[in-house]
Amino acid sequence: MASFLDTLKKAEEKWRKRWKESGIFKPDEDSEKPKYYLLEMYPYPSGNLHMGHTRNYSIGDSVARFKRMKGYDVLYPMGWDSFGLPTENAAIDKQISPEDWTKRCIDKWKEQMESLGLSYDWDREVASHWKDYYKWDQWFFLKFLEKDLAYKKEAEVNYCSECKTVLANEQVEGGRCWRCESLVEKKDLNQWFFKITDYADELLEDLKELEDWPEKVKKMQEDWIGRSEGAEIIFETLEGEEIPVYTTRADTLFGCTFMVLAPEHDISEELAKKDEKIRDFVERAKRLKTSEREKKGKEGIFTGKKAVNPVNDEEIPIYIADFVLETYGTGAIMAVPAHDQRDFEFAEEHDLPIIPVVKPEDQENFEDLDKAYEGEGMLINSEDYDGMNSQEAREKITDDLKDDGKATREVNYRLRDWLISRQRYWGAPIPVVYCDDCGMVPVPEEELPVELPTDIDIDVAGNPLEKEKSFLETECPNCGGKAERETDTMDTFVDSSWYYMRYCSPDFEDAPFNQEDLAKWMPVDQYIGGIEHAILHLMYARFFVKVLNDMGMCEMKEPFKRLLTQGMVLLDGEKMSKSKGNVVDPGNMIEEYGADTVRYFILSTADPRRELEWSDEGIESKFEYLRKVWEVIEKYNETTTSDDIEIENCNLRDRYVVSRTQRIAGEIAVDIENFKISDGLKKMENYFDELLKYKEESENTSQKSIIFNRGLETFVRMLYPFSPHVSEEMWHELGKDVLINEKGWPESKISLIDEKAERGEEFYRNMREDIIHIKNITEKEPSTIQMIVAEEWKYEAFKEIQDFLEDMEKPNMGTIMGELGSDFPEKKKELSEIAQRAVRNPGKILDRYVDHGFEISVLDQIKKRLENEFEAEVKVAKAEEVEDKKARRAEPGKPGIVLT
RNA sequence: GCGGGAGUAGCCGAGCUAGGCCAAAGGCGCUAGACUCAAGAUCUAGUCCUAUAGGGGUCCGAGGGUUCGAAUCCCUCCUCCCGCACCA
Repeated sequence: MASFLDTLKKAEEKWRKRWKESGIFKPDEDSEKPKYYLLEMYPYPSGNLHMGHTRNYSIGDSVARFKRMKGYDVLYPMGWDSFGLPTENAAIDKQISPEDWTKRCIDKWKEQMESLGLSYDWDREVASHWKDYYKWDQWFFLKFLEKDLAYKKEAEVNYCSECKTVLANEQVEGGRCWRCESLVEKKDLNQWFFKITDYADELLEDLKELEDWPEKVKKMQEDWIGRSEGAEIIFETLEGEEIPVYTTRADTLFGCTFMVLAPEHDISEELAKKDEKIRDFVERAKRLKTSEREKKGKEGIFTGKKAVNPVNDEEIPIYIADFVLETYGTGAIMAVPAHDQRDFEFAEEHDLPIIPVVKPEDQENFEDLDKAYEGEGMLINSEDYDGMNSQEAREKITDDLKDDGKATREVNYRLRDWLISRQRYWGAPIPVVYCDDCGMVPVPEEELPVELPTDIDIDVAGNPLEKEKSFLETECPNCGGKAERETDTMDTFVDSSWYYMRYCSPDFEDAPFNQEDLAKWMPVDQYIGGIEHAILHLMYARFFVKVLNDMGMCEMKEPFKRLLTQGMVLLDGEKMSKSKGNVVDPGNMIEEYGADTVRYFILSTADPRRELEWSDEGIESKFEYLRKVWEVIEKYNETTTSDDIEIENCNLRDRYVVSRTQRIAGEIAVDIENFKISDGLKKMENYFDELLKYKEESENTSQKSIIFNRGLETFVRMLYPFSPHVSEEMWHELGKDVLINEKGWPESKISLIDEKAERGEEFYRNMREDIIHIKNITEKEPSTIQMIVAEEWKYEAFKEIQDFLEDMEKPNMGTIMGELGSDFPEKKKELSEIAQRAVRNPGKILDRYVDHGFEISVLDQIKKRLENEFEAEVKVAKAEEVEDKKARRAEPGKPGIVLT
């Protein structure tokens, strides 16, 4: 007998082939369907896929398939972020060329993606390292150069000696390299930058437009851009030099008792030339790695110079200290020890005066600080400004200085320009040459790409390109003389800044993309990727789009409309990674349980946004679950007519199942849209169980098998996005000869939704639960169950109470009783009990469905069901006809129950 | 330090943007029963306290408040996680 695993395996092979033949994964470009661009961050292909990828792609693929079923023209491509350092290292390690290694990895990845049944349109595949691709990296570079958005400058940069290359600020995490985690050093190097700071404001402003991005990511970008408003104030030294400083706290200017320069500041450098002590200090500070610089105390050295505080003409000493950053503001600060903790510490260490000038509003004694007061307040010791509040003073002081030409309002950013040079081989060469006569000359567009030589020895110290004559030596495009190529390659984040646009027209030869195609597909409707790119990739990509927009190359201002940052898959609380050796290989699981099970399992196990602690406990039961579904379909499948369900021939339960079937698809659709996939799957399981119970337990009616089959069909179609192969096989088993994709997502017929039937089912469940409850308390096995419908007058009374409750702002006992008492003069005592409860907890009464006739008919219909379930005789009676205290207690929606 | 998120029954985890059938879905674990020679799987019921009639009590990090009514709204505090961090 064929095992279910065989069924799964065969289905995988069979349907993958059919899908491919049918071309359903390709966008239907000429159709009128609305477009939907779904994208997962293209991966760096190395080693094997791990659970994190499996999860990511299972989510994406489900949405892609779902959207196709919903009638969208879906673009769902995949490609490779294939340039980069690890490849270079792996290639050296394995004695193979990076190109071959990359190819090998990609092939393997593709194979694994195939084995999961992912529905990518492979015709649109792109890879960073392909010539046809990086040609456009270079092309963009030239455009940026033209627009002055690319420039080369000598700067202090982050250098990772482990990776032997410089890093962008964004790639330094807590003073360590984002890739290898080794400490980053500071180095002065001549490097290429992209002027992302020109777009700081736009990047910040437009975050507001990104409504469907996680708040967290937006916040992170906001912080990273770090806009602050303040003033630049010019201090003059006694010698007449002007030193501008940046401050956000002009209100504390009277408390400024000294100035501090960064060690890299021009004046510091100048002084270092003349003074040995200063030279020592500056040199030492610059050598220190960032993180170490932060840890030690506030060291500094007096320059011998003094400056004049522009507000009060006080002479203040100028220091050099390494807690001041060259790269922020002007590289110099006005130090206000009373109101800045760093300045405070420095002042204490160097015995400098501390003058409080801002007093917290609610504090009387405000002298003798033991730490800086960094809040706002009322000004003191500030001459004419005394008594103003901080904000007022800030404006006024700045304005007054402005009038004297000693201050300007300034906006500052934390964001720095994007350092894109890498001293590595495996990347896109930066397309410029250096000519002895002409200097730096860009490579003309028509000569692109500047090809990366592939058959060279890369196992050398430093950048192999520097040693490769065939690459290095070239002609100057300008004068034709001898010239040398730039040997730096581009940061791989340049590649990933625009790949999503290349997918729109991957073979386009005249430009990075065809603008028409771009207009059709962009922006990406749903982007899925890891939170680790919250700043890096997502900021760079946004920057690119803004530049392209300014260049008139695209209409959009933002590339990604909606963003899902999926949680990481952890093992024992740690991120899975090769270096930690804790990677779970999905390949084995696919082997053992089939791709559909693995997909189903990983989706059912947690919300995609959450981290997921990996455990394969439970995969077995998902396998069994799919098997159950399969077996049910095999067992009960029978050909039914395609006629519509004859509702008039349905009993209550039939109608309930019909109604439920109509609703479920809509509910699941909403869950998928909101990425509440695990919730959706749970609901589906529930639905299936109900359906099966209906089939096996309910009494036969003429419509039953049609209803059941419709239910199965609905279920199978809903299962398809998650476990596509087996669903397709089930669908086939149900006698269908079109693909599920063609059939589409089940539509809900509103006319078949039957609230009364749903009420009836609910009623049954309540009755059933109550009976069980009573059974449990009494520990009785009843032979008779009597259900007593409440007296008819109570229904009227309840309705009235409901009306009262709805109309009244505050439920009021008196009013209710007043009105009701006269309507039912005989029943005052009972009424007051009911009314009391109504007032105490209106919710319980308000939601009651009150209908005497309906209740009786429902009870008649569910009688049989209860009899079967409890193996007891069930009697239905009206309270008016029964002598039992239960009869009097019975309420609308809550019949009395007597077990005997 | 700044910012963000979260604290729900033995555990995991919904609900908390629209307060009311919420003692609080679902799963796991555990208990009992059915099935079985038996185990597993499966099915049924139970799993805060209490109660031989569907009830009552206490409860959703802690403490206040708003409300007829709060897991859900407001305030204060505590704890945990994440991001940024000598940015003037």
